[in-house]
Amino acid sequence: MSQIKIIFHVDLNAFYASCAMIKEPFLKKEVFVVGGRTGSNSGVVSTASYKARAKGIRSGMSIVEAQRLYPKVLVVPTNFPLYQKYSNLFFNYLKKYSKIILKGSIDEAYMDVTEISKEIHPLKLAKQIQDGLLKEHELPVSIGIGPTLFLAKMASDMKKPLGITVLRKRDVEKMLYPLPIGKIFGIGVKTKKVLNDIGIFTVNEFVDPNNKNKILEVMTPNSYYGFLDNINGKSTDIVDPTLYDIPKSISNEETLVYPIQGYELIYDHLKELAKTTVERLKNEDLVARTVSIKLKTSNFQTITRSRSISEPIEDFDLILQIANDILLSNYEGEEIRLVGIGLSQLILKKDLKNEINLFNYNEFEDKEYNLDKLIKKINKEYEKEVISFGIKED
DNA sequence: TCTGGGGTCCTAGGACCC
DNA sequence: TCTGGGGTCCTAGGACCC
Repeated sequence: MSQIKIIFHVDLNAFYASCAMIKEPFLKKEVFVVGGRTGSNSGVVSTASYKARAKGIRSGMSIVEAQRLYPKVLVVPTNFPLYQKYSNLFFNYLKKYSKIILKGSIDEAYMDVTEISKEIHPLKLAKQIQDGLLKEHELPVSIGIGPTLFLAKMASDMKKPLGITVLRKRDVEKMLYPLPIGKIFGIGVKTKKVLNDIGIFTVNEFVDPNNKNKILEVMTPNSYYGFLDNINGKSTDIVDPTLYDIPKSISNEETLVYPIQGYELIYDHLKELAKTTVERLKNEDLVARTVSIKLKTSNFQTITRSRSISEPIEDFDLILQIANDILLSNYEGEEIRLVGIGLSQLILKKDLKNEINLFNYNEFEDKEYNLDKLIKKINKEYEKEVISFGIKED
């Protein structure tokens, strides 16, 4: 019988708004939201400050709607480098208590505190972490404590801001079952509607064995049994710190101030977006094997097209060329409101070195070899391939 | 209500190989 | 002429989350 784990889910409260107030303290007295779009009065609320929430403003809401609810609301533009900075401070702070940390997103962390809990009571530890983050970094957090990642996550959501909530297996019936089904992490608007349509409104109704067959008609068995296990504290996920070491994808997209039409205009935006995307790829010492482009038409139809190549690449010109190839063979003259580019199948450059080593170790006999040079060479070789491929294709 | 930008994961079909 | 089963990879789309 394995030991019961103690997992913390630490969630930064209204994170973007907290960062904005650290940078501009006058905002503490204001009703404000973070979000919107530069160059236009549109866009959506990314994060509503608590004062804005008191006026009924919520994230995801359009700016127009927020202004209707409270005309004097301030709209603060997003500042991702700032969030990244405080996110790093946050994760480094947590690492003082446990090295077993999983990044849930930029503003949430899972921690396995089973070991340290033998020395300090988990509630005391949670309070210490919460107080420390607030005093040292002005960052308010809510902490959920549970035996699994899922239950800890559900717990942290129950009291905000500055909550500490325990959700043990034996509390599930009392604390989770009465909730509306849409509160379950992983059940969004679509699934909620599908379930509501067959008469499932609460968690209690979802877990009722009498409803099993009904639910399996609208949900895959994988999903259904996965949710059941999660709800009942039977999920086996672990806090695996290596899981998010390497991102799965890097992308950049832009909703245009005015919709555009025509290949050349789209290409120009694609090129600009590719610059920052490739910059981030290089900053993280990664190479990519798949290039994707994304277009959204004026009537909100999203088109994604991708192409994978055999050798991972990082070269800007080459990535842009592939993106352009994809654009040329897929764009049919629609009016476009969003252009995006993405890189995936990412590999750390140093792992790539090992991979090549297996096959081309002669290249590395000279200890002075230069990886950048080698990758340039591979890119060059691929370039030839693209050209011949292009001719073959049409 | 007129709908951002960054991600992750899942599904499903088809190609291809053994 | 009819045609298995398993596995992996690629592609497209969609749901979801913050």
